[in-house]
Amino acid sequence: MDQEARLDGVPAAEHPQALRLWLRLLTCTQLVEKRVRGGLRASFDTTLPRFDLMAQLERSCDGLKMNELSRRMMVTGGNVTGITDQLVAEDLVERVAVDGDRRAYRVRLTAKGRRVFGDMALAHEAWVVDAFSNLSRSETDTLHRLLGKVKQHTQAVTKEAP
Amino acid sequence: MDQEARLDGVPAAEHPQALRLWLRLLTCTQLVEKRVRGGLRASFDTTLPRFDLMAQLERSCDGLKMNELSRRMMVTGGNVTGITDQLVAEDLVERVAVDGDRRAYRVRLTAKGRRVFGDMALAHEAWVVDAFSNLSRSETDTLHRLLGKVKQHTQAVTKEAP
DNA sequence: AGCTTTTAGTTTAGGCGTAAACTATTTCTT
DNA sequence: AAGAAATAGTTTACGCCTAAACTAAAAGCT
Repeated sequence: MDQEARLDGVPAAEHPQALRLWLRLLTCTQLVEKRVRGGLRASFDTTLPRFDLMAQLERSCDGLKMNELSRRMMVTGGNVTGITDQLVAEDLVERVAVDGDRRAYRVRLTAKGRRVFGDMALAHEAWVVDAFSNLSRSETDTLHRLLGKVKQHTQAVTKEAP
Repeated sequence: MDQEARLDGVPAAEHPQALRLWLRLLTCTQLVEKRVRGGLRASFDTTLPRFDLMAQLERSCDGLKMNELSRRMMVTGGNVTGITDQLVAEDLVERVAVDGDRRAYRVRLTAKGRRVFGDMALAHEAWVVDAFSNLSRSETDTLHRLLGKVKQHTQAVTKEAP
């Protein structure tokens, strides 16, 4: 019993296919997200946003500036400030001055942060792989491709009317 | 530049297809959700959770009990309490006693709530249809079907280990 | 009846997320 | 060089969301 439930028994014409698709997309995302959040909490006593921030940093040795983090995570700057503060307090990331610009700095993983993130990433990957494990390779590819179209279109529209 | 960005240039083997698919699913959902939230805010000065709650009520004339709302919306009971309180304050929904059980009540739309929701639902539908408008009918169906498999599997797994 | 357990809903403390206002620095313009 | 405009990041106020503790009523048990 979930969001889609309210469409049960309603003639298709009354609720366009797009609406059904959207509710299903939302439900899927929420289901997978709940599993990941639960796992991070149970196994590592951390949260998805903290994991996400660290994931963004993992591949850039120099770290990222706040506005880059904000763009990539698709959240506001103020939000990134808060999450960063906590990770700094836990000694998982650090703020490094950028020379030539005294307003900005880079955020990067500490040694401890890299170690901890490695463990979390492994578990995270296993949960995600499991979530999609009943799709064949070609089904996965199809899903990826179709969602790509949605993403592209939505991003274009969002950009033209911000 | 979004969550998927950090995978750019990484060999596929290093990050399984499932992970790429998950990030794309997340990005799509967030993009559409942001558009809907923005629209509800700009056009109706309301929020997605309030809209969702009203949407759940729309099809049940008798209203729904709190725990039903909670299950359908996939959120905790405490959360539903808060949103309901606000909608009651705005005279969009009302709490009706259930006879035979003095603990429970049903939440249902007021006349004003039905009227307001009608307007919102129309706009909401247009935004969603637009978000998926560059998919053909068969692509939409495929997406719906594949997401159905993901949903079913994830729900099953979640149920067996809560 | 009297006791325990379950169920319905609320409250509390705390993290995530936003928009808008704010500070400090840099860059642009003249 | 001086002032205006843009940029980097933080703060504030508020809503959503959760888990856990709580109240009250119903159901089950003996």
